[in-house]
Amino acid sequence: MALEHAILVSLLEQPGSGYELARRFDRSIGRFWTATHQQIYRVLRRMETDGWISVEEVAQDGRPDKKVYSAAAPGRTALAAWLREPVEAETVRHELAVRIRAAAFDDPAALIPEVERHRDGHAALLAHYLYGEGRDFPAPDTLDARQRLQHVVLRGGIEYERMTLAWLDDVLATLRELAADTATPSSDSGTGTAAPTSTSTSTSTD
Amino acid sequence: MALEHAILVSLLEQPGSGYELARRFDRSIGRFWTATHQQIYRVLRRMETDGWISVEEVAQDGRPDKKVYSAAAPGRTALAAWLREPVEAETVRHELAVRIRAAAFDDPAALIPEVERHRDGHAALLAHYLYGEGRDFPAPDTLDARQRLQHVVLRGGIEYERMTLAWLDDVLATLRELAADTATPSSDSGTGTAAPTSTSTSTSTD
DNA sequence: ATTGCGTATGCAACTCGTTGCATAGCAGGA
DNA sequence: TCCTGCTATGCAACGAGTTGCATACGCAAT
Repeated sequence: MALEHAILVSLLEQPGSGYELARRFDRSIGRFWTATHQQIYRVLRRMETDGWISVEEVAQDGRPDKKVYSAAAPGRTALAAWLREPVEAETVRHELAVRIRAAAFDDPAALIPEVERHRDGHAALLAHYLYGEGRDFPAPDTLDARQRLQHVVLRGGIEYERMTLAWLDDVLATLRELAADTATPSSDSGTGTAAPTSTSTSTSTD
Repeated sequence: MALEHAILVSLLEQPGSGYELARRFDRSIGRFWTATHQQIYRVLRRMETDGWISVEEVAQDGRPDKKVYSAAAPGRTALAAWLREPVEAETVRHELAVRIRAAAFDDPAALIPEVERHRDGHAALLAHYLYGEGRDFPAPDTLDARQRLQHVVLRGGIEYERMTLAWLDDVLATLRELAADTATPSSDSGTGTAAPTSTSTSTSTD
């Protein structure tokens, strides 16, 4: 489990309340580790009883009190130990890829709107990343260790989005070709939702 | 939930037993949707009671009987409906990115071996994909709809691995620079595991 | 003979993650 | 004035995913 560690890193970068953490997980950190406020509150309590973090109740002017957490020494120690552990194999959940293969057994054109929506989302995120890079790292040669590490993670996000965007265009081109193929030539089987020829012995691709 | 649908696609591509599916999820399909045999067996039973798939008990020569599942008509209908639903936002769990940012609060050099291991794994996977592409799609212009969709998913995997490989090299270069920086110049703070300067006000990057 | 491995399925218990709801005060607009 | 929305925390229930173990057959090697 790495949620503890993600929270710890976030608190080391900047102490904050559960609510503030939840918002960070909707923004910067959430790009590579998602979590809901429920998970965060639950884990924060556990981390506090384990002594990884310390709390300070802060009364605010016009809003509810908040509990501001900061990383404690045992948390740092745990983080250092974690850094030396083997990286867990990433569990991939790439729904779009499943859908694309699923499209072979239905109408490929039906998928196009969703892929387009997805594509636009990635394009927007890429633009957002690039804007953030220009703003936060205007002079890449004058950064301290922390900023350089943040920057290399951001570069990863940028490259991921670039790659995804190019791939989604490839997917869209393929889907559109297939839609054109099944629409124009000899009236194949009749019904619009009909499956393509499903007799070929599976290509394995493993 | 898309595990049902991933299983359905796999069964449409080729009927099989729970065990066979589990192996496919360790191989081709597992590249974009992971599942253990436990999940698969559980979901298969549910899908069967829902009528999405049909079973046939097959006695084998020198091994235990197996239940061979195949997709049924209601399953196809459900898949077609699913294809038209909005794509769920991918929940990202990128542990390495968390670790890289964590490295700022510990010794960046400590991360290098794990990143190298990770890098080599991705390099091997890329080679495997490229081999599979050459074997299964030697003539990309003569493919049917199903193969073209499988191919575009594979291209996504290839581009992902290429991008990841390049990024991990970037990460390694950054980590090595930081390791060299903290090792050679003016004896900064003393202990090797000491944290870098942690006073800068957080760059947001959101 | 026994051990270990691969096929094949499954139970039980657990943790992780999600969803819906509740509270509670304040700010701003219809 | 009422309603919506934001800050801030939390409970309860559920569903998804993981881990450990159990069973049972046959094959091959020690």
